Amino acid sequence: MPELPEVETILRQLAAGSEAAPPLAGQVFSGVKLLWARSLAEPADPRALSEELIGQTILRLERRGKYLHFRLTRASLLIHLRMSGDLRVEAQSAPSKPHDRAVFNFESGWRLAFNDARKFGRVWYTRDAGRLLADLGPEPFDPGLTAERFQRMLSARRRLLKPLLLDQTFIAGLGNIYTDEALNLARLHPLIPSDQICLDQARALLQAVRDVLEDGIRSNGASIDWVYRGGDFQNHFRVYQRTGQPCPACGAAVERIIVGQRGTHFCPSCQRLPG
DNA sequence: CACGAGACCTGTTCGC
DNA sequence: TGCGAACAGGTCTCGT
Repeated sequence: MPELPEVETILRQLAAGSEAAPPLAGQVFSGVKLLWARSLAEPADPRALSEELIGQTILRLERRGKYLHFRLTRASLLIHLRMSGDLRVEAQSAPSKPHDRAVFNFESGWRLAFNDARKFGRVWYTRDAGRLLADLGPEPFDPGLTAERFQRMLSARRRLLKPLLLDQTFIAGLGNIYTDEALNLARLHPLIPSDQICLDQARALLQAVRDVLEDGIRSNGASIDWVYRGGDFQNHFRVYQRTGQPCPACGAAVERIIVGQRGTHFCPSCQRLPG
């Protein structure tokens, strides 16, 4: 379920807490249970994880791209939810759920459960979070990411727009939904080579990326299927999973093609391939 | 460097 | 009804 808006929504909920659960900051680890070994990417030895983690406090929660970053007393815990990951905070007395892969217990009696049906998600414990995040491209909302810089980034590569926007080393946080939505809003075909984008188009694309992500965050993300999260953005989709339905801008029927092995939705009328 | 295919996984939905 | 195929919000690695 997770692109930038979904990860941001989860982060905010974990940080704020609710009637049913406390904020995570301030919680002190008292134990870890790893239920699926490969969910732990680092350290290689899970025993080292519990030895190191126990006694440390969660100081603050951050997001970088699609990574959740918990800053601890002496290190960092990072979680990437990939396709089906989810996090719950609940009492340790609560029944566990199918597909729980890692459970972090706190001294307070609460716990954080990492649930992941498809087992693609990963957890890292490291003292060097910077190394893990080093290859990520800029945050879409980084004020330093100007239209001019974005246009230079696009022209420095020779890639198709859609796969390039999905590339986390180019820009961090976009996934299949928000890429399709942004390209439609910017009226750009997913197969345009990135070095053919002029400054005005780059400006429009950057604005569209920010608009759809902001919309997504405002809607608490998108909840498409059984990987549910309580978001509402699926009701704002312009093209994603709307094959055959009218483009909101011009009314032409949305088409679906495959680009880089990903389902890709676009309006054949608004989003023309030049030449 | 860019691209496509395959791998990693399970669950749901679609078509016959 | 049943069963296999297709598909899913992501990323990594390998071969060309």
